[in-house]
Amino acid sequence: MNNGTQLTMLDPKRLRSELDTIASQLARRGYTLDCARLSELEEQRKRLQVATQELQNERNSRSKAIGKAKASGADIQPLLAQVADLGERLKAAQEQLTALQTELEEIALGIPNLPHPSLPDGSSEAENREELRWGEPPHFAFPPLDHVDLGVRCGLLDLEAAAKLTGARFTTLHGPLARLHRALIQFMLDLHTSEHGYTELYVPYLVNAESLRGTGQLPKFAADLFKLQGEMEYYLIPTAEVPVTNMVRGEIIDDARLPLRWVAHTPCFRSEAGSHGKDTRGLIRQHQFEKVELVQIVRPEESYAALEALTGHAEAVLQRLALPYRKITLCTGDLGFSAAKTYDLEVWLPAQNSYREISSCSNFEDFQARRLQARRRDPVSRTPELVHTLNGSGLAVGRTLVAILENYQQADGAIHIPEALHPYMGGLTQIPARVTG
RNA sequence: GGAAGGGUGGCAGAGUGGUUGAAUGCACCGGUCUUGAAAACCGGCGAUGGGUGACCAUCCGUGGGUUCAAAUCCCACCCCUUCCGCCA
Repeated sequence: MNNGTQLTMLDPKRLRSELDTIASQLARRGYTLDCARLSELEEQRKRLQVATQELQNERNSRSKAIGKAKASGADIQPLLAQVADLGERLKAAQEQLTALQTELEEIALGIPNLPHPSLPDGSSEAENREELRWGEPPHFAFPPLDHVDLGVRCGLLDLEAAAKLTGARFTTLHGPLARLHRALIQFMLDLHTSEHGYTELYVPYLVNAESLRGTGQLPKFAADLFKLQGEMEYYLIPTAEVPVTNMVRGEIIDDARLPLRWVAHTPCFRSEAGSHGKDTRGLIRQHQFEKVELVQIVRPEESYAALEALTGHAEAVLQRLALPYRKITLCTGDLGFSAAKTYDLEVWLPAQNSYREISSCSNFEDFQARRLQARRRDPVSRTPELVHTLNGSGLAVGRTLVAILENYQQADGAIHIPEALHPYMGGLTQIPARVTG
């Protein structure tokens, strides 16, 4: 029987041999594993698989015997009669086994990753653990405006135009604001490539379903995606994570190439189904936004050090822009489906008087790598071994723009431009309160 | 869009119905030789799944089909290369 397609996301061996341990780890994140059903199906699977393989073995050896007999000129007819019903029995057994394996696979696909022991327990974002705060929220001698009011007042942000062109949750930017947006992208890419050791990648913005399965967006989260009409089954990427991480899909990577550090700027497209009424104002939650994404493919033993480093690289962007932020560790209940551990970076937004997510940095351990069949060849044992994958926003560009508008606003409505961006703004040091044109 | 060729192990590349999971070369690992290295020579070397284990099963782009038996024959699809046309 063919066991080639392995869509399991947790290690199937551990799922069998350490079922109770895994169940209790999953319980930490509020996921109930039906152990009784799983072990019952597993027992059936084992029985059926052994039976099927025995039949296959019989067919193979008998076919070989027929081949030999024919070669030696003996009469084959009696041998053929012996195998008459073998095909039928084998086919029936295979069909049963396939059905059972499909059922087991569907269950396995719905099981999220195991949370890392260092995570705080919790059922919602309220239990997330704050690790640090950086920078001082600015004090204003006037009531600070939010980014929409600021942008509109400058005459550089036109959400109504975007609504006319497309619909809700899109935007148009003008003149220096559009340039500031572009400057942020250039600045981030330059920082990560020249100082943090990442290689810049340009990738497709449309991907196939297989890539989305590889990183875990499909089959569970199809509703969050934009799918193209037509005979091409393509999707708009919800994040650069999808094309970039899928670079190593099906590869056995030479160990000397590791760790791989890639940075890519792409637009991201999200349907935001199920978030009606949430963040409806402004640029916080859009169907289309830009992001600079950091991706690392690393040796398993290095992945937690890599998570710290990668998070630091994202933090560096905020620090260079002098934007106050805090770093939190997601609790077990707030953790994404594929992640084992996630740090969120939240930037200070004066108008909301709170910190808002601007980056999410995760270690997926071998969860994505297993679906991707992304492996390295161990230099000692010479055998292939799953790599670990990580990614993080470095940063979400739209939200960074929001943060700059709000944190750098002046009493007259002008926006100072952070020093780190000056080289990218052609000498412009502030966006004036009123721009004509 | 038209025409032709091709997808086989980490890579290159044989193989067109039967002890072929797959020749050969490269790479890689172990050994001999050498002061050491290189070269040469000898040996080893695919992946996935099942079984405590001897072993067994599956995999030659993907999915179907024919057959006692398929990398090899048939059908559909995907991808790549080259040439022509068109085009940002």
